[in-house]
Parts: sequence; C-alpha cells; structure tokens
Amino acid sequence: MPVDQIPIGKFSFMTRLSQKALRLYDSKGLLVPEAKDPFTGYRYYTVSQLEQGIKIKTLSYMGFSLDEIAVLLDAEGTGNCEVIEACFKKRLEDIRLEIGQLQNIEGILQGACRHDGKFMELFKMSVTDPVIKEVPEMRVISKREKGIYAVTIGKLIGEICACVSSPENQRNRVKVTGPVMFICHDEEYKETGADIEVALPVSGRVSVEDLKMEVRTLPAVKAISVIYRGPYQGVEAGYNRIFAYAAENNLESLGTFGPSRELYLNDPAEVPEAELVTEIQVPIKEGSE
Amino acid sequence: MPVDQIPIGKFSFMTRLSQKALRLYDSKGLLVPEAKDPFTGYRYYTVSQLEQGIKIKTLSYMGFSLDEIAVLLDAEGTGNCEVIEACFKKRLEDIRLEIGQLQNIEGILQGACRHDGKFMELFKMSVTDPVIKEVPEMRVISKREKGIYAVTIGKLIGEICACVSSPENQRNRVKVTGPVMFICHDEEYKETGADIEVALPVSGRVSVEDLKMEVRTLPAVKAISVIYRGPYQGVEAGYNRIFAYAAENNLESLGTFGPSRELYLNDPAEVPEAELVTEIQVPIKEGSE
DNA sequence: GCCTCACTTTTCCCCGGGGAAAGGTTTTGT
DNA sequence: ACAAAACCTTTCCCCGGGGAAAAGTGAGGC
Repeated sequence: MPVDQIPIGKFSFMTRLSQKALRLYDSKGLLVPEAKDPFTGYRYYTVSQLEQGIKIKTLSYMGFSLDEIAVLLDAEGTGNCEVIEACFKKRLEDIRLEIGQLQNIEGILQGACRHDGKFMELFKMSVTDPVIKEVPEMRVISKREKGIYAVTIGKLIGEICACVSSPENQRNRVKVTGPVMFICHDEEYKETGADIEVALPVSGRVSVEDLKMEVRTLPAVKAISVIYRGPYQGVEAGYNRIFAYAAENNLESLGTFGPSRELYLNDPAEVPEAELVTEIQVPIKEGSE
Repeated sequence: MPVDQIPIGKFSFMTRLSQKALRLYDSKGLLVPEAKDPFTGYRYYTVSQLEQGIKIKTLSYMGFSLDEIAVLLDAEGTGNCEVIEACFKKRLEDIRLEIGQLQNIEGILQGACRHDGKFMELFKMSVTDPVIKEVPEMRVISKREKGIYAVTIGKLIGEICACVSSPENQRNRVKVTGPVMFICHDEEYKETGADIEVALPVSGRVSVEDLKMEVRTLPAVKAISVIYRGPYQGVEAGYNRIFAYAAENNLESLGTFGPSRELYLNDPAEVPEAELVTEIQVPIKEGSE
C-alpha cells in the first residue's frame, strides 16, 4: 500500500475525526485531502496532514467555530500572534460566561430536585430577564394623588377610564393607545401617603373636566424593563431583578433612577390575581451604554 | 382591543420568546395559539397561554430539548412525577459533565494565554482520546527476543520484512494485511532484556526458515486504544492517557491488563521522527462494559 | 472470471432557532 | 377615503455535524 495515500476511513480513525466532519472540512477548505481520484472522487490524505487534523480537532473541542478555526490556522501560518491572542482571550471570556450560566442552572436544578414532588414550583419564578429599551414619549391622560397603593391606584384607573369613555371624548374619536400605567414618584416604598400617578396613553382631541386630571406628554426614556407575572403583592421581585441587573452592569453609578412605571398589560378586573401581567420600567439616565 | 386576542408580536414581547421560536412551538404543538384567523393565518394567543410560554422558556433555558419539554409538560399535566424527577436528575448529571468539560477547556486556554507568543504549543499534545475497541484475531509472522527496545525492534522488523519478501513467499502470493506491531510482554518498563515480540499481519501460505520465527494467530481482544503522534521517546504519554482512562472507568479492578501492542501506522524509515504515528492498544479482560 | 464484503461517494432530513426576502393585513394618521 | 407604517405570513439558507439511504468502487477469495 502506498504510504501516503490514506483513504478517509483510516484517516478518520487516526485523527478521531468523523468522516462526516472530514468531508465538511474538505468542502470548507480547512483540510483538503492531498489527492482526490478524479474518477471515483475518493479522498486520499497524507501523514503530514494528520497534524492539521489534530489542530482542527483541538480547536473545535475548545469551542471555536469553523470560521474562527480557519482564521486561527491562517494566522498561525503567517505568524500573526495578535489575532491568535485576541481570539483566545475572547474565547476564554466566553467560556467563563458559559460556566457561570451552567452553574446557575445547576443550582436551579438542584433546588428543584430537593423539593421532590413539586418540581414545577420553579415556574413561580415568573420574572423575565431584564432588558434595556427605549420607551418613546407618549401622550397620556393622567391624575396624580397621594394615598395608599392598593386603594388609590384602583380609584384613579376608574376615574380615567370614565373620562375617556365620556360622550364628549367618544365623539372626538379619542382612542386608547396603550395599557394603563402607574408612575411612582417616591424614592422609596411608602405604606401611606405615596405619591401616585396613573396614566393612560391616548390619541385624539381629549377634553377633561376634572381640574386635577391632566393631558400631558410623558418624556421618552431609556429604561430597564422586566415582565412580572403573578399576584400584585409579589411585584417586588421584579424590582429586585432590575436593581440586581443595574448593579451588575454598574448603571447606578451615574446617578439616581427616574420615576419608575408599572404597565398593567392585562385587565385586573378580568383575570385571576395569579395571572396578572405587569411590565416594570425603571428609567436610567442617558449617556450610559 | 379584545382582551384575549394577543397577536404574536405582543405575545413575543410579554414572554420574551422570539416570534421565530413561537412559530416553531406552534408547529410542534408545544404552544398552539388559541385562535388562528383562517384567512390571514394570524396567530392569536390568550393571557392564560403566557404561563405555558414561560414554562417552555424556563425549561429551554435549562437545556432541555423541545421533545423533552413536551414530555415534561405532559407529565406535569397528568401528575406523573417520576418522569419529571428522572428527567431532572439526568439533566443535572449532564450539566455537571458539561461544567467539568468547560472548566477543562478553561484551564487549557488559560495555560495557552500565559505562554504568550507560543499559543500553538498546545498541539504538542498529540495523544487522542482513549477508545475501547474490539481487535479481531489475526494471522501474523512474529519473532520474539529479549533485548533493548530501540535496537531490537528495528532489527526484528528488518528480519520479518526480509522473510515476507523472500522469493518463496512472493510466489505464494503472501500479502501484508496490516501495519507492523510490537508486542510488549513485560509487566513494567525494562531498560535492557525486555521481552520483545514484533509481528506483521499477513495472509496466504507463509513459509519461514528461521527456527525462532513463528506463524501464529494473535487472539482477538478488547483493548483501550490511543493514537500517539510524535517522536518515539514520547510514546509514554500515550500509555499515561490509557491508564488514566482505565482508572477513571475502573477497568483495572477486574485484573491485570494483557500484553500491550504498539502499531506503527507509518514507516519510520520514510517520515521524520516528529510525524511518526503509533496506535497503542492495551487489552483489558473480558466481561467489563 | 466472478462474487462478496468493506469502503467510499453523494444527497436528504434532523436539531433550535437567527436572519432575510417577498408578500398580504391591520392600524394609524390626515 | 387613502397612503404609509407597522405588523403578520410563508419560504429559504445558515450553524456543525449525526444518521440514513442509494449508488459506485476496492480488494480478497474461489
């Protein structure tokens, strides 16, 4: 047998790369067999190609994509160390992130296994991952008042809805353009005497009669947002997630947050407590990425 | 706006599941929108489906496949706790394996980054992962002798090759059916006086004249195998890998290993030292998985 | 010389979506 | 009432291979 005419099966065995992978690397130009029978299409590798195969295998095991591997091997050939270093460092960072993520999951699973029987309790954790989003400005009807959350919010919602559906406004084709929102003007939680504003986005020519009711434009803000699902008294969890997220990405160092908003995405009057869906937005100061 | 007619965009926003994912879950039956406009094909979800969405998202984040998620959700519905428990435990095991793997890679990358400049030194690590394989029996010409590895092996290879290519054997269409192999009959490493056998797989009617040369059949064995690439004196590394692997999978507890074999997959006379390719096989006793 | 077995070749579908195109629909604004 | 913007639909290609099928080819044995 000719020494340097290794067919794919043997080459696969020697490098521990699957035949499938070898054919893919061939088509991508990563590891092209030295010779290829023009009639049968058989691929023939040489011993000196083992080295390349092993490199690809190692890099692939480390999680580099085939494109990155191509770049790395090329950089190695031209002695371009900076590229290699950058690539490795990036990969190292990513790996650490992945490890953190997996350890997080490990913790969750461990917890779930210990509660044995109530595996699905996990899903009480119904707060989504925080996201930074741009909230556009919007025109709203709003009323601001001091009081107790549970009481005052409900009352103000009622008043505002009544206003929108008044004959006058119906005639002017006033439309509701978003969910009811509650804006909290306090820095910290207050049991009583909280500074509460309830707003409802609308379009059209709105007329109000209540002197304490305003039609104004909420400013556009950049905010950290979370969706919380569950009974209202658990809404705290959403804020916790947001502040934890802000701390991780040191977003609070640039100053204090703006007045936070809660958007009631479904109607408390129509769904059971446990299925309420609330979006929480905590505005951050501009200028931070 | 009808309360329970949530189009895909809003539902996607509320669950943080991408529209793409939602359509996929629909087609797989995991999360089918409550209503679908028969003309436009628009999907409309309800608030109560948020829950299902969040469950799917959580399970997916934990790394379950969509098929597994379907099973889990079904099991949850029928209260089949054992299935859930089994699934969770298996996932936990897998997660730990993955973490171990990633930490291993982290170590490698860290090492590579510290050597700065010589990133590609990694590839000196040219020992493949151990594999357990069945080695079939084979007919060989062999000669056994005591001596010093480096000297005796070369000498015996020469003698056997000469024998095969003798006119007598050429006439009988004797063919070489595999690579030269060296069988080590010692339990441990010996500098001198090592018990060395060199064998060459052949087919056909072989005749030998040297009285110390035999034609015999090597038994079929189950062996741990590794491919080592590099200069001969580094071959130790291959054995180390094999014994480490055996220890991890406690394969040695069942007794001692059989006589190990080294297969020279390319010809030492034709390739430089650094490109030698050697397969190392260490037989294990039958009966272990 | 032929037969058979082992090897190789291609092509297609699968995972779990991301991204983009081409097209229809609903809402919005004036 | 009509145009534009925003939204929805489907389909196709991409990642990195695993698995399977249908077909052609090599080498060994009689």
